[in-house]
Amino acid sequence: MTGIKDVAERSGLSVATVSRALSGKGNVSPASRERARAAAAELGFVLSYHASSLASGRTHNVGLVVPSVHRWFYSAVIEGASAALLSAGYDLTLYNIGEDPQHRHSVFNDFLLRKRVDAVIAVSLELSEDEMQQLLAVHRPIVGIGGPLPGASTIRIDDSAIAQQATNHLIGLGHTKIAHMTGEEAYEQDFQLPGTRRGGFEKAMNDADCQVRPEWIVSADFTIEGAYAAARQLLGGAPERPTAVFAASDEMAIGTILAARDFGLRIPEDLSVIGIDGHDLGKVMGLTTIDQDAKGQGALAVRTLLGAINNGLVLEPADTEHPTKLVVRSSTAVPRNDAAQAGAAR
Amino acid sequence: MTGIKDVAERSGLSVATVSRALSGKGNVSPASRERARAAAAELGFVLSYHASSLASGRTHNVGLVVPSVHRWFYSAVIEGASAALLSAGYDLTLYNIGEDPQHRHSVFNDFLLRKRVDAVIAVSLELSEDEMQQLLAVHRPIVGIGGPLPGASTIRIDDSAIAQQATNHLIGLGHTKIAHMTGEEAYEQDFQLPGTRRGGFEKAMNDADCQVRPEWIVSADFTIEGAYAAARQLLGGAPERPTAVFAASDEMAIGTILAARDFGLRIPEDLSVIGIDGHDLGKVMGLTTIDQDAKGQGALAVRTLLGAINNGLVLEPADTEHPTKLVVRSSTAVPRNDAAQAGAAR
DNA sequence: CTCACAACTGCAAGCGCTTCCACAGAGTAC
DNA sequence: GTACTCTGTGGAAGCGCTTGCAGTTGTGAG
Repeated sequence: MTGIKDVAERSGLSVATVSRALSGKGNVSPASRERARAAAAELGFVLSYHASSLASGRTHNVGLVVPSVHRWFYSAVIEGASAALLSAGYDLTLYNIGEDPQHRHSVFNDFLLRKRVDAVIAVSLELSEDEMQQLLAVHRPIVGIGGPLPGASTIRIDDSAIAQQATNHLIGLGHTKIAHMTGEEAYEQDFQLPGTRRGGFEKAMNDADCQVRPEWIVSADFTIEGAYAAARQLLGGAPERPTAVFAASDEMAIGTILAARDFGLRIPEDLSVIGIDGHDLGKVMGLTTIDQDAKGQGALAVRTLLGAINNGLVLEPADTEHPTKLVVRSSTAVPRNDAAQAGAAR
Repeated sequence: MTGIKDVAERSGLSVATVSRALSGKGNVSPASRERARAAAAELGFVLSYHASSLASGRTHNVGLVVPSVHRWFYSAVIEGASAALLSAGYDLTLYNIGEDPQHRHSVFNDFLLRKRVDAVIAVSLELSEDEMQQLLAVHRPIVGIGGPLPGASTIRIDDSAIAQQATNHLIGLGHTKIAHMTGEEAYEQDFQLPGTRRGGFEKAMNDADCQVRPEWIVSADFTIEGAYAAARQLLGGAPERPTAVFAASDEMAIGTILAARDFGLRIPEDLSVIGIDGHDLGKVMGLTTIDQDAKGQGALAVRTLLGAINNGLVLEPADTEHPTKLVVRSSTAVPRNDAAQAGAAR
């Protein structure tokens, strides 16, 4: 294997100068810089990042901790972060916590402590006191995505506001009989997100003098499958059906649409559905949603961290609110007359 | 930061013995081993993997190269590999090639050469001569998933056979007017996969004396969205419609089902649809498919690599065929009478 | 012409581990 | 008794870089 020594020899420079030339730090004459570069290129030399890390303490590696990979939001964040890191020459180490509590434990108690990462991005993780301590003990910048991380910076959307916006979109169309699909209580891996969105829904409903019916608040696990099952319950048996559903995620909105179709309900004539996310499938399904640009959030997290690393600043715990956008498609419409009347007769 | 020296001091052993005790290599008396462990635990000591890697040449890190994260197959492989690596105490470095050719180039020409990984898993990547050279130059075990990688071991499914199996399932139900949705020519990131599956389809059709109609072979980009658009073309205008569609992936099968519904076609009464994959959504959609256990493939790749690493063997280039399973759900059925007759009247 | 100062450069001391080697002590076999 | 082998241990030499320090040059100012 060719090392920096070989490059030094070939270029007639010292190892120190070659190191400075290739890293761009310190003063090196343009001529030497060029000689070093040329020699490195000829030899096909690539820095050993281990040695470099050991000597400098900088790893050029960012850890990304996610609860799962296959759910849309996480995969989008991963893609956004990955692209940004790749461009910056950084590696991305993925820690997929998954369902296994053992995995979760070892990620926080071993993996992250191995001094392998320059920074950590934690996505939608409600961390225990202990876990947060472990994270902070690494003494690396941390950015959370998708919820508040006490003691760290976070990138998030205004869940309460967009929940109100989504609800108001339905109310604005004339709906009053609106159901809400929220996340399961147990699903508190995702911060208080379900609760916050539900709160926004209830506020909007109350503000508009619409009744919030407990039996029309159903919960699922944020997946299409789970929502499908829950929506069958909601739309199936009951004597009275809502005219619209606001789902706390696009995946759940899609599950709802699929279930509605099974009952022969037309979207949006018989049922309006709105979600939150900006899922790729939204276009195909004609889903009205609030796009939260998950990729952009991933990329922003990376920019924030790299900025902190490069400037050697400590990252002040601060919340950054990421913009969202209402995207109206064909899954929401004015309720049919009879339904609207039934609603008006409250 | 506490280092191995501190542990040595506290335990009254030498650094060398502590290192051996904690890594489990070399001869250490049970008593010393216990003393070292205890001291490490008390100090909350975690090995610096950089220093360890530099000294030993082993990184405890595996590189996973994927074309994208959000497509089902890749995210499933990632989850499978991630869980297996986590259990083994290995880090997973994710290289998401994405669309950007620049990224692809730097992954193969910089990132993988940094001597940071003990092994590489390449998923569904058709590598150029050059890229393969770069990969082999790393002198690490490599496993490919999803297609042949000249010079490396691969884990794959028998694409031709399962395509025939899927087609035969439809034929067995009485279908003769069968369309096939394949991958786009340009999509050769995925080995020759589309072509192979298409070959299997054609073979099965020919064997059963069913006519393969060129206009019923459509292609899409393996996504739900793309397939949806392609299926609208297929099912929309033409005077005669197929009674069944065999899609080369579940995502495309789902897109086809969504498009069919738009035209008021009932599944499976008016149209049978079968896919390949074992997508999570399959259950909700009632999709008949051939499950290829992508998670299992990811986990198997990891086991293969770790085996090679631990035994210090060079990994013989060998293909491992991963088993698949036909899962019959509600998206396929005997064609309706009129359709069957029309088919029989060929 | 001298001096201060900046721009370059090389030497060498690490970074925190692993592992080769040497050596002590305890068996085991003759 | 000698001559081994075998286990357990510590010393110390790196692994391949980065970077503080000091030395060498070149420059403009005094």
